[in-house]
Amino acid sequence: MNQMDESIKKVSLLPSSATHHHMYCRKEKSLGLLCTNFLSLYDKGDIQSIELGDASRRLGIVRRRIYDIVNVLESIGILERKAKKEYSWKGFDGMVNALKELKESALSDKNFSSFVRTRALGDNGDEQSSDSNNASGQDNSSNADQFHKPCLPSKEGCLPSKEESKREKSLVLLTENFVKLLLCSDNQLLTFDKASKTLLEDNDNSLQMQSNSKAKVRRLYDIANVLSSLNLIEKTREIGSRKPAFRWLGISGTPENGSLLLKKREFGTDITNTGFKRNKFDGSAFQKMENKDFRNDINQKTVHQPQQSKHSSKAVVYGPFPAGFPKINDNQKNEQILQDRNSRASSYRPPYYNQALSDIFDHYVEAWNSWFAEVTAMEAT
DNA sequence: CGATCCCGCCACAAC
DNA sequence: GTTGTGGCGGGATCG
Repeated sequence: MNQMDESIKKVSLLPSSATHHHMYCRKEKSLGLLCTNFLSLYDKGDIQSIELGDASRRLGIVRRRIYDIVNVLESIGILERKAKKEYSWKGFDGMVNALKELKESALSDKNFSSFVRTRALGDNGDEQSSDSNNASGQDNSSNADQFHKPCLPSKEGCLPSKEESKREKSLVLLTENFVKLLLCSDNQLLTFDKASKTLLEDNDNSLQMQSNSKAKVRRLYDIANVLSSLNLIEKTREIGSRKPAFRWLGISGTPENGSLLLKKREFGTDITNTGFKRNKFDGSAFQKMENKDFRNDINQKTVHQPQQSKHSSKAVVYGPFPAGFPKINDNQKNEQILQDRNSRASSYRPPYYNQALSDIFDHYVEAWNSWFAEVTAMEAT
């Protein structure tokens, strides 16, 4: 009965203007991209306070995503929660401080460091070819119970220290521990595998833990995306095994002037991220979007389009840039991190090279234009 | 097909 | 009740 309703409802959502064939690109909606946009919106120097509703509106994304971004940014010290729906911008300096504290905390926390040593950073890969079933259980002597860490000293003048326990729930804690891990494994590659094994205390595989960590792993992806949009880490692959891995870039991955975005937005584009839904493209996308304010917002801006990728000059390039397009000229900065990165030589080549996106982009703009026409027409009535 | 991870339901806390 | 937060995991995309 219910299922029936569901499917019917979905079908009926199909807009009359089903002109745009479905062309959903997940990358255009990635958390990392959203984070980049978020930063370019607020890393302007004179921003003191950030109101979440405002951010949501101006970025054209649902509130839920703002929480994701804000939570990890807070863990990194870039933001600080002031009150409901309100954060203050701490920016680069805040991040530097937070990272320093995280590192100190990690180093002094013997639980953490020993835990890391035994589980995560046992260098060379283990290759058990067959039967990996309930193999060695020899390690985990004392199941390393969470390294809790209220790294941020409760100097909060604003918040009652009462509910601080609740704060360290998950995304924030996970982020902090992830960063600590990265800080400890400095300049070494940290494989995704090791990271998740280490962070998601799944000593022993009970079905409970199994599914639990499976859920948590998704969060790890989220966090990694945000961190990489900050150029704090880079997604790579292990040289031999091609296993996904992270490399810590740290402060050196950011410009020296204290701004957070290595890669500024180029040709002045809008940074909203409204657009097509994942499954059924729907013209009702806009009706879903919060309110009408964001439409006004869009009005004042130009055609929105997928942003330039984070990931220093490698990886994907969005947009219809012809070959000779006046591309970024922050190559100097890229050089800077490249230098820094050479500590282990091992240059990494982007596993994928995006080109088809040019074409897609055209469709994207076209679709958006027609949609925009609809909206303006509606408003005119 | 496995890895990645966006989307949004919904629980629960805070008004 | 309404609103703000944010776990959580289904299932769409990517590689």
